[in-house]
Amino acid sequence: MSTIRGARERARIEVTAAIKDEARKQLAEEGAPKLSLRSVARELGMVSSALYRYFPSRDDLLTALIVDAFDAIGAAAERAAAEPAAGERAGVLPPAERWVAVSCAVREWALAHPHEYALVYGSPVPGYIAPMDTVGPAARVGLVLIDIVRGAYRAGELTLPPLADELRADAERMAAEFAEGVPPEAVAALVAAWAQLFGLISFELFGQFNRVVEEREALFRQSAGELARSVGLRDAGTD
Amino acid sequence: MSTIRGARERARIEVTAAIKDEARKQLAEEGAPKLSLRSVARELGMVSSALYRYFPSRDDLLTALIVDAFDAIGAAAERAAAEPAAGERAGVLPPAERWVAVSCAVREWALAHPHEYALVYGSPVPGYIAPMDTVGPAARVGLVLIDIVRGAYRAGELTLPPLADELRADAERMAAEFAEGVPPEAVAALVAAWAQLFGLISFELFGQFNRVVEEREALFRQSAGELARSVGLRDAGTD
DNA sequence: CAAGAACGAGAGCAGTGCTCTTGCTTTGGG
DNA sequence: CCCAAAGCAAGAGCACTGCTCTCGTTCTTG
Repeated sequence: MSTIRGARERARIEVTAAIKDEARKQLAEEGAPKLSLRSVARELGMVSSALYRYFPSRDDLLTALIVDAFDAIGAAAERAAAEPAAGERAGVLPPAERWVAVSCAVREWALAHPHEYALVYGSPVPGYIAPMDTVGPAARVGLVLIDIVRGAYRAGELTLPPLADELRADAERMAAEFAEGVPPEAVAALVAAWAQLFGLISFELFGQFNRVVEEREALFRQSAGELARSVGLRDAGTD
Repeated sequence: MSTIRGARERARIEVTAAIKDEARKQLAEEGAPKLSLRSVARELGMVSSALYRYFPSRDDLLTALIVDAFDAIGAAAERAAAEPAAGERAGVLPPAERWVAVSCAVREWALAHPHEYALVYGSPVPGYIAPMDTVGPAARVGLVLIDIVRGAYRAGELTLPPLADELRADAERMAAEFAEGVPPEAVAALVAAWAQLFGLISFELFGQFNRVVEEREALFRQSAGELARSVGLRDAGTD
């Protein structure tokens, strides 16, 4: 289905990509609120109304950028999960260290792309309802973390954290829905750790740590390690 | 210095308050991006240019709302910290439970005022530099948490968490600057827990938990308790 | 080859933040 | 008491935004 029928179709996907690229450029430079359809069109040498042939509204353009941003973050996380640390044998990195590596990869992507991060993990646009095609890409980081925990569980290296009774049913549902093979205790701790991870990144990126924390990377590393422990991954060096 | 000189001065503070009230109303209803000076002026029966006598720009109006929102969150946290739980004697609430109570108070305020929460803890306005008069109100929740930990430490009820070496110096600086009387180990864990707390709230509020977590209050309670433990507050029931 | 769909350009609408000028009212010093 | 100075509301206007509609042109396809 990826066969290109004619010149027109080819031009369409090219122009669509050019629009997204220019939009992403402006997003990275000035942030989402200052991204304007007209200036994108201007930069591309076309008139603003022509742009509506490719994106029915500004929100749809932003949605495309949101999907791309989620995909980029997810890809960064997956890369960090797959890549063995320098000088280590592939795949034998202890789960807790993999968890920290993934966390750091996400943080570094966020620091490198602050406006795109803010677009996906900052305040949502008030009237905006996330379309279905964002939920897949949005889940990728979470799935990477789930994979790490599942691997540790299968290897018998997971210490189950405690689980409040009111949470058990919900945790079992989550495990069945998107974290098969992970015990409910770990799933509940996992989603909490997932949110807390992004809390650390958001606070740093959104300026809440200004005049407060200086050694942000060290604090993040330590906290990410602590979060790994909280889901049951044993510290490196613990047999 | 709160003496009102004349009718003009009195009118000024009244109009200023009316503008802020109307702005807050629109903020609560439609969110920050849709808050327009013109519509505020319209609703107040004045012309838009007249509004500039009271707020030099839209950003300044938003800043005023930001300060108010920080103050409201801080006040909610302080109230929760002071109030003894129902049926308990004042002041004898264990620190870990006070921590959770404050956390829940912040979360409840956020759920009740999502747009105002997003304004202060969501994506910052790209060009925006937080004026000095926001840092005081912004610190209030943090100070409440610090107070709880300090109280526990003074009562000998604090189990010091581990502290990475690279963080020690920064933690000692922070302790000296705004957390006097709290050991550096706890300060480092505290700022991390502080960020993670808002990470949980933001994920819930900004829709990241949609289709993922259902029992959000239970998950939050459990996580807040876990965070209390992470800064060294002992679980209730532990002697 | 001709009907029809896709497309780019332009004008136009309603809305925005913000500035400037024009008069009116309140204030405070001589 | 009176009048200049300062504070204020109103209106017009500028440059910008997202978005719609129309009008020729170009490409695709039956």
